[in-house]
Amino acid sequence: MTATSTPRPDRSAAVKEKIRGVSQHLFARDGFDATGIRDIAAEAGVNPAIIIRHFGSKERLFVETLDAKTSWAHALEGPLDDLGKRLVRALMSGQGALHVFGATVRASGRSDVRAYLQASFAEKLVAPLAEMLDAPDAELRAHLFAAQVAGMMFALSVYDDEYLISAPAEAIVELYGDSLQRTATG
Amino acid sequence: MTATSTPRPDRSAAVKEKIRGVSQHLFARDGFDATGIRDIAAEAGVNPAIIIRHFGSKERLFVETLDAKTSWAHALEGPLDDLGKRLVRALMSGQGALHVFGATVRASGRSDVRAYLQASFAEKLVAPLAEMLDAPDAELRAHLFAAQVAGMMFALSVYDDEYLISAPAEAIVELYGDSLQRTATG
DNA sequence: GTCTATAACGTGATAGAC
DNA sequence: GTCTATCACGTTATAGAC
Repeated sequence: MTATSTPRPDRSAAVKEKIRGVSQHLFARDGFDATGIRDIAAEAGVNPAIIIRHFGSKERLFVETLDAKTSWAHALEGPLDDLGKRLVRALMSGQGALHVFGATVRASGRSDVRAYLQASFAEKLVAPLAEMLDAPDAELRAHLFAAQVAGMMFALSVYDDEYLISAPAEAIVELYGDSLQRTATG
Repeated sequence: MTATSTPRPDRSAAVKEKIRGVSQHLFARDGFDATGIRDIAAEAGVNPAIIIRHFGSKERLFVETLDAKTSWAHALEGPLDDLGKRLVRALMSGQGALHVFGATVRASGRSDVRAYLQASFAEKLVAPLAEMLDAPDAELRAHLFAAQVAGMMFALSVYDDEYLISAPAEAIVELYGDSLQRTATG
């Protein structure tokens, strides 16, 4: 053990960060399948093998990279009787989150990705939702609410419903938000 | 032009049918990614190459195989004011369709599969729905309705919401069906 | 001439040697 | 950390069987 060792500068940290950045860009732009380990490596200026070494697998890199982008926290806080429309509005405005969701779903054939999707919904949406509702069937309503939210995201970013994508956002907020509200509170 | 030509009996029809049957089974059971062309070929007792020759690609085989399983026709017909609950009920009872939907979504990284998903929703669900609603915003409501239906399917078969899967179906029909109804008819 | 089988090609992720 | 090997995949090229 060298007493004069540097204070652990973690010289691989910079490389990992670089890889993360490139992955985030490429995965979001081209999706999981179309983005190869070699593409990421080339763009980051590193060897393909070290990506696996650092992150374990392409799957885990994908999950780690795209996580922590979607936060419902902001949309959830506010008056309960406006929850439905507020959430739809947040959903329609934040394109970034939608894009990430789409990429994740399209990669959901991989088990790790699907597991992440599951955990993400449960922890980030259903759990806080169940907490803020106080009806006896709060838990059930929270799950149904999440499903309904997922439906809109699915339409917009997975099967790409052109009609909804180009429809006036306010009309969607009005109708879907209203229906969503009914799911949350009788 | 030979007047006595046979009506193209397609000598390989039996083989194609065999491949279709095996594919249907394996794709539904193990999903798109985990099912290899070689697996299908082995199970069907044919050569891997002829699968590609007959169906063009694994993707097209997948789509052709799993199509025509989901038909909303039966659930759609009936009184309009009961549409929501009727559809949820149909959805919860027919496990087959859900399974197929899940497999399709998990393969939606492939462009052909995603295109099929898009067309499938548009033609089989949205279009007939828009026809039977007669409000001025019927078109919009039909699209929102489809999105909401997709959400429930997504929860049950893609991110596998255990709570919803094991919840009493009647409770779900009641709440989600009610909300769905509101989406369809003010 | 149409259908089928053999063998290869290109590319993907990943594991192991240096 | 880097390079190279390996293995599985979908797909194609080629040639044989009916």
